[in-house]
Order: sequence, then C-alpha cells, then structure tokens
Amino acid sequence: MRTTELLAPTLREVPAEAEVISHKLLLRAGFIRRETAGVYTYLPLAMRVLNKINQIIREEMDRQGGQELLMPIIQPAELWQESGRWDVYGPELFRLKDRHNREFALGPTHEEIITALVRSEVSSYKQLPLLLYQIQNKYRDERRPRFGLLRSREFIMKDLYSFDRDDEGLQISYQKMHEAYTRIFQRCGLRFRPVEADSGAIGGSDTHEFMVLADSGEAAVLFCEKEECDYAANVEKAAQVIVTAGHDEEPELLAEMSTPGAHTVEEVSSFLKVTPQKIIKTLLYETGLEVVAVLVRGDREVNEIKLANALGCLHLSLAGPDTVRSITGAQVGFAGPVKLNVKIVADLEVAAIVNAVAGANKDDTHLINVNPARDFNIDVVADVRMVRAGEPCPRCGEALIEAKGIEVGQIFKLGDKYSKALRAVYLDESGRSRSLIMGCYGIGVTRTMAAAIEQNNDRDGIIWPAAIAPFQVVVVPVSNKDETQVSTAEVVYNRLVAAGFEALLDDRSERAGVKFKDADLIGYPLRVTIGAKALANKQVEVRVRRTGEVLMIDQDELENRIGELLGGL
RNA sequence: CGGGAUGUAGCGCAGUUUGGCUAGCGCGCUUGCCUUGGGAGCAAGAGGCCGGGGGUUCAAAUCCCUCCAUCCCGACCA
Repeated sequence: MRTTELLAPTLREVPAEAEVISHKLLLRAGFIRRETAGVYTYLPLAMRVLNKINQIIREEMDRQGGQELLMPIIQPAELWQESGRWDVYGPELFRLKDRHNREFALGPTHEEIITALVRSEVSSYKQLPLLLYQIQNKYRDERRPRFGLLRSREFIMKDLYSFDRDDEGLQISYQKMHEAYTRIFQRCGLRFRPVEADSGAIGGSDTHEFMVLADSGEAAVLFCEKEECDYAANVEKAAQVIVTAGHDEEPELLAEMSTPGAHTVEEVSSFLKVTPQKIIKTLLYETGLEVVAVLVRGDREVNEIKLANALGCLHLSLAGPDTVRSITGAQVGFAGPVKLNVKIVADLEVAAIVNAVAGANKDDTHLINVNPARDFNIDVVADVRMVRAGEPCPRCGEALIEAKGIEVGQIFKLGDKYSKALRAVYLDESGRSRSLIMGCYGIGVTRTMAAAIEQNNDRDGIIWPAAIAPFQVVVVPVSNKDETQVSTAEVVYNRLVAAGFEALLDDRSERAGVKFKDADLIGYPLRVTIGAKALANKQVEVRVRRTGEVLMIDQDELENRIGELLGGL
C-alpha cells in the first residue's frame, strides 16, 4: 500500500469534541469520523486494526470449538416480548416500526435470537454442547454516549453463546471462554485483568469482566498485591473481609446527646470525640415498594449494587429530605436505627459493632452506646458496603490495590434464564425434556481498539502493539527528489511485502518532517527511513516507535531483522 | 432526564458585549516557484444559508422567541 492511495486524513489540531486520549488520537490520526453522537465511520486504518482484532478473536473462538454465524440486527418485538425484555430493557433499546406498523428492535445483544434459533434446530443432547458466535454491529441508545469509541451507541461486538446440557457442561464452556479471552487480550498486546463482577440486569450467576487497565477507565477494580494470588474484582463486587478485633467492650447504657448542627459523620465525630468507625451511618433508600434503612460504619460507603442484591430489588434511590423527615421525624443527618419503623439492612460490620453512635431520629440529637440486637432489630445482615484499596484480600489476606479499568469483555453464566423464558429444551438420554443451560460471552471490538490506544500512546501519537497495528512497518524516503532514495525505498518496500510483512510506502512528496510526524501519530511499530546516512553505508535505518531506538541494519538482513523486531513488539 | 457550555470554511478559532462597509485569521486544500533528516518559505487561488425556523429593525453572525445539534458534569446503565 502506498500513502498516496490511502485515505488516512490526519489532523494537526485536535477536534474540540474529543476529551479522552483514544478519541483524540483516533480522530487526529485519521481512523474514525463521527457521524452523529455515539456513531462513527471506521476509516481504512481503523478497519485494518479491527480486522486484525477480529482475526485474533476468530482464531481463539474456533480453537475452543466456536462456530461463526451471523444473526440479524433487526429483531422482531415479539421475541423480546416473549423473553420479557421488551419492557425491561427500557429506552436503551433502539425501536422502530416497519410499513405495516410492526415493531422491531435493533439488536443490543442476541440472547433472544440465538435462543429462538437453537430451540428450533436443537432437540437432542447429542447436538450439545454448542458454541455459536458472531461479530457484528450492536445498538444501544446510551443515555450519554461519550469518550469516542469507549461508549458509543453503535459498536462492533463479538458475542458467543454456549448451550450445554447442565451446569457441569456450562462450567466447561465458561472455562473455555475464560481461557480464550485471556489469550485474545494477551495476543492483542494489552495489559488486562479478568475480574469478578456483578451480573447486573442480564441475569445469571458467575460473571467475569476483562478489564484493560488504564486511568481513563470508568470502572474501578481491586486486585491482590500478592503476585501468586489471582484475586481481582470489580469494586461493585469485591467482598469485604470482616476484621473482628476490638469488639470485646462491655455494652454500656444507651444515652441521648445533643449534637446541634452536626449532620455529617465528620461533624459528629469531632463533636462527640469518637472515631468514624464507632458511628453508624443510617441511609434511607427507596426501592419503589418500600423505604429501607441501610446501616454502614461511619467511615464506609454503601455499595448500591450489593444492596440491591441483598434486597432482591431492581431499582434503588436515596430518599429525599421530605421522605427522610416523614420516616424519621428529623432532618437529614440525624437518622438512626433505634425505634425506626422500617426494614433495617445492616452491613456485616455494623452487626458486630459495640457502643456505637447513631442518629436519634430527632433534630440535633444523637445516641451513644447504641448496640445492635439490644437497641434495635436488624432485618437483613449483609455485605452492603464498598471495599477500598488497602483492605485485606478475601482470598489470601494481603492488601488490595485499586486501579481503573476499561471493560473490554465480559463472560456470563446465564443458566436457564433465557431458555426457560423462550422454552428452549432438549431431550436427554432418558427422553426427558430439559432446559438448555446457557452462557454468553461478549467482547467489544471497537472498544478494544480504543482501549489499546488508551494504554499505548505518547505525546506524538499512538503506539500500536504489533499484533493489531494497521501496518507493521512504514517505509519513508527522506527526500522525494533524490532518485537513489526513491528507488531504494521502492526496493525495500517490495522486499518487505514479498516477505509477507504489512508494509506501507510513504510516497508523498512531503518534507521528511511531515512524514515522520504522521508515522508517529498513526503509530506504526517500525519505520524504515531511507536517507543519505543509511545509503552511504549500504544500510537501512529502522526506528522503533515505542522506544525511539534507531538501528542501522545491513540491507541483506532486512527481512530477518524486521521480523525479529516485530516479534518483540 | 437535571445542571453547564458551545454551534461562523475540512480542522482550530476571532468577530456577537455596544446591530452598520465586500465576514476575518491560522492550519489544511489547489496551482506555481522554492525547499527536503522532525508539521519550511514566497506568490496566486478555491472554499461560508455565520446550526434551522420565526420575529424586531432602514439594516442581524450580532438583539428577541423557538427548535435542533454537539460536548462536559451528574443521575442511569450490558
């Protein structure tokens, strides 16, 4: 390929719409253009990267026995009504009508379609297990698309669905995908972690997210600092370890204290001279059905996902000041569990607390020496708080480290959630009809491309891992007027192509600086510079994008050395 | 959906406060000259429904109303 024939419109200035680095660089380096909010055109350079990622994905899916198919993007509403998600999915589902006024959805995911397919085509245990996947556009009408390809409304996703006879089979399929995902992201040259996660609205039991570690990530993950320990979890999932030390005090007499104006934990803490660990923070949540009081230690934060799971409810929101007043009889800041007439959910730590401070449900008043069980009843005891860096690892006890991550993949055990709703069954050996046991496994392909940039860039531009670079090597003659340089560049380029490398010849009649800047911006792993220096010694000059290192290599070693260098990138 | 901001050439912006000449600048683009180891220089060009609609006015990029779009913060979220 020659640069003069390639549509790679680089920009000198960053378009004002971009905020995060991958978005800026994808625009500047000529990989994408925005069509409308959260919807992008992938230009030729991006397509080359995406095809490489797709190829890696296909190889690893196929290695595990996956079969590729392609399902429709346009999906009939009836199927979604059958699974119950037509109503549940909400406004994030793109909906449309045809000329007959029939309703459809643009597929945000394909559980319905695949389950409908399999229920009609699979009827025997002999056809199982089955791993089916596709790579195609997905549609989600995000409330707030942002960060370029990291959160868009139309994006490319690989989705695989596994069908097994039972949980044991599912476990095997799940493990296969875990392994495949690990290999995929390794091969893409990314630094990532598989982390335990919450399964959210999609349902199911076990789930892992594959997080590319990058500061711009929207998700926070915790992982164990000990190298041998592989514990890692999304903060929304990370389990707390209860430290029971220091609870050997004798319960003392409950008493009321005047605490004028002390609304916050900090104010109460300094007013009453107690540590936040001795304070019970009482928060009122509305579930849509009822109001519940949630108790966590003063130095902790509620984890709303854990809370929703503990309560078995879908929606939660903090109660407003009016609700707080009507429930507690006091303004916000003075709620407490004693003589409170709503369901009480206590975090594990609170259930074990002794002689705590809590709000008195009376303005400007707190209670001291509050003790669970003696002074109030707990309806639900559960882990409902956020775990933070520094707390002990649930597996080995070492300290946890916190990092930001971009979720590039997620694997779920669905069980029979969809097969039951859509009546997808098979006959076992004894002729008994049983529900198919499903798993689903997604990779955001376009998001993976953006995540790779988030993790691999510098002031000059993108630094592609060699495995997913749009071209492996760019050949740049310094001067287009120098016949020797031009012809040598041509020879070098042809040799590289003949040797099977993905090479690009920058044949533009630009000054050297322009070609160098573009090469750095686009981020080809290697640049072969054909200039006077190298020609004088019958050598070629190779520059490594990632390190800036410049090597002079003999012309007859060109192919070998380029191959070696790429192997290390 | 709540809050904030912005829409002027492909990109980045000025002009709007206080209405007034033919709507500007830089980059990019075209042509020519020149230059060729890190986004050179000179010259001549092309490119605008000033986001759309409505209004006020002798006169609107500029004031008013309205709609739309885009971005940021928040809430929400496989």
